[in-house]
Amino acid sequence: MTLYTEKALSILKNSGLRITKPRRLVIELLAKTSRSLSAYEIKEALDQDGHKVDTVSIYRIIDCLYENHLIHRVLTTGKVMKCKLENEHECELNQSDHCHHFLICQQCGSVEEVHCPGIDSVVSAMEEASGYRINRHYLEFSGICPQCNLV
Amino acid sequence: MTLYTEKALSILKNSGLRITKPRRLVIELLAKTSRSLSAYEIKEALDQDGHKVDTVSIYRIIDCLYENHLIHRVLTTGKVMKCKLENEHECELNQSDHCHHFLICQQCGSVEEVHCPGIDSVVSAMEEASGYRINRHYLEFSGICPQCNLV
DNA sequence: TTCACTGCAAACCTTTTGCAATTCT
DNA sequence: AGAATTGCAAAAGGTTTGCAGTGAA
Repeated sequence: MTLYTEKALSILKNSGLRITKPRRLVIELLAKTSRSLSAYEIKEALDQDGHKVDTVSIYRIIDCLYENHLIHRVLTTGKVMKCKLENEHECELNQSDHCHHFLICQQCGSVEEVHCPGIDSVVSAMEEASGYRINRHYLEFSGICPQCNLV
Repeated sequence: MTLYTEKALSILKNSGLRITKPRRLVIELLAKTSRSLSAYEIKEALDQDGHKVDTVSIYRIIDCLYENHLIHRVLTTGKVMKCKLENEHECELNQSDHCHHFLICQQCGSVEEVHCPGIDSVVSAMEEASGYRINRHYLEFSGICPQCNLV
């Protein structure tokens, strides 16, 4: 069982939510997938493993995971992605206002969640210059990942 | 006729496209709207002005305007927004790989297209650190605009 | 006049809702 | 046992396609 699976299940349990078979299946799929997935892609992947889960349930499970900060919604792709787990620190999964940035490979579709050095001061400067009270920002990079660059 | 309308129409014409009534109506609506709009919102707004334009046509017009770099797609809202026109410079509308950043007010929904100082070096640093060849980035800020802050 | 563009009908895909049946705890 | 969750059916949205008719150049 991966760290993600383990953590995710325990967070659900601690929130008084049930560990059902469909939920576990979706979590395990997310755990082993380094791309973002749509509801339908999740359904297809589970089907191919011989697990029939209704599309409606997928949507509800996605909502549940999102509310519990176990997945991100990637704007560029319109799909969802597991939250990154730091081995060292106590997991930041359950924090809401932490900011998340993504590197998305246009070729293989892999998504990497990254910390982006320097972005905070850019946001502050923008806040200052614009007069907006900025409470959230979305930053996503599209390109070609190192692996695909080799080919 | 606003600068946006004028420029947009001339760009269409120069591309060999026709200036039809529905296209002009959509362009004029975008010109006077400082929010992002969905296809359905565009249809509703036109209807209320007494102009019946089919939803299908709205979609096709949106595609056309997007291909000609006359509108942006705002990821946070999932809607479209007119491209900003600089009075001073020769218009940058028709450039494709120019990067665009948005300030979105969570209260009134207004969207402002901004240049973001400092972001280029952040992108370069990320490119360096990650090994990705980054060719595009998306940066959107959510918050409360100066006007809404006063209330 | 001609061809691009629109409108209409219908299909398609995605997401949501209500309710009865299931299954975790 | 009891309550949360799932599956099913159906509806509600959003978007696309094909084709005949319209209208801009």
